[in-house]
Amino acid sequence: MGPALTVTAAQLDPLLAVVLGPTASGKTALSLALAERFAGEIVNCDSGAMYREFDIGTAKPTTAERDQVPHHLFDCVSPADHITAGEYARRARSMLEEVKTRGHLPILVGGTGLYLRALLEGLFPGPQRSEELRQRLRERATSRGPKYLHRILFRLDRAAAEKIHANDFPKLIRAIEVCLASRQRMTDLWQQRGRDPLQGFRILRLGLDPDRQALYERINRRAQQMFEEGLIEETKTLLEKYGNAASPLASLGYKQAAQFIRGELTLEQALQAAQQAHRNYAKRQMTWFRREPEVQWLRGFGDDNRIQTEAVGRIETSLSGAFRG
RNA sequence: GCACAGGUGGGUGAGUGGUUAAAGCCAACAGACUGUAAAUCUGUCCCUCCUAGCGAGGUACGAAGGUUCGAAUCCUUCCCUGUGCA
Repeated sequence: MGPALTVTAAQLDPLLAVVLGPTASGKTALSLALAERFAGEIVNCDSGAMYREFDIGTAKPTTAERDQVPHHLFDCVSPADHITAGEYARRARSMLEEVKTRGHLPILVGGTGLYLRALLEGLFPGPQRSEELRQRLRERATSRGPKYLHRILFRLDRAAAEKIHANDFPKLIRAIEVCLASRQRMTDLWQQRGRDPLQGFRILRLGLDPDRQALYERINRRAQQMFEEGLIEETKTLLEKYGNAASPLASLGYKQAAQFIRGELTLEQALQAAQQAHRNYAKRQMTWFRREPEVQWLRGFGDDNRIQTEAVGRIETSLSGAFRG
């Protein structure tokens, strides 16, 4: 018995399984299968699914599915509010601790790359968003020309300005906000404080990577189903209750449904635009996840038995991995 | 059959004699992204070659001819498409 073999399971951090992949790749199905097999609890990592009343267009797990195993961080934000990556990370971390206390396997599931990174790697401890400041910046940007924000940031934090494209307003605004609110350069904040990665878990990332053509076809079908199941009606209700301000109304599917409601698109056009938007989103997600470290890629859909078996195998290996070195 | 309108790169659609391999938009592909992220933004995008460049050559605006130093752009014929009249 060498020293390496004296490590016992009890001394190891518990496992955290992460199921990632593009939209419509079958993350929900896979996570359910895994949760049932390993006494798991599912923790959402999908920004849209956190909002209440956004149901059809976010492809949340059904109530039947949610009865099978515990689900967390779904329907926990009012459509009138908006969640942010930082807030998400705080809530998710405390949820992971709870699951750990119960001795269950936490299964993090979702497609929001930034939220996943915020949770796993942590954000730098910058200031929270300031609505008033943002409003002022946006107004000045419109009156003083499209290069205005970039010039401001260049003066405040040259290194940050060089990394953010002059056309990327949301990122410019956040960087300016950080500099002004903290009275420091964002670049310095990053360097001083760094990120605060998640501690206390061994992380196993399982990535779904289905054939792209097949994925696109599945996305088309699912978007059509969303329309058939009442996405338009859901959007109408949300518009009446919350107006255009509800942040997820600007997102996939809802945006196109709203355009139909306002008479800007025909139903057919809205559907096609929604399908297109979902396909484009899937592509962006794949770009993001490709960069994610240590992903064990599964080449297929999450509802495929073969893929589920493979995923189960990977988790079993991880659970007993300590004894093999 | 006659009269108009029109046929442009994967799609749409500008361009009416030369800085046009051909605007813009979309798709596609690649990429960035540390607090609205289902958001936002960037690059490539006819083919071949290389010393990889506002580089060289080839092919291209329905087809074939013609005018011209030069044509997607003008002329002729032909083939398609739409609309109207017969």
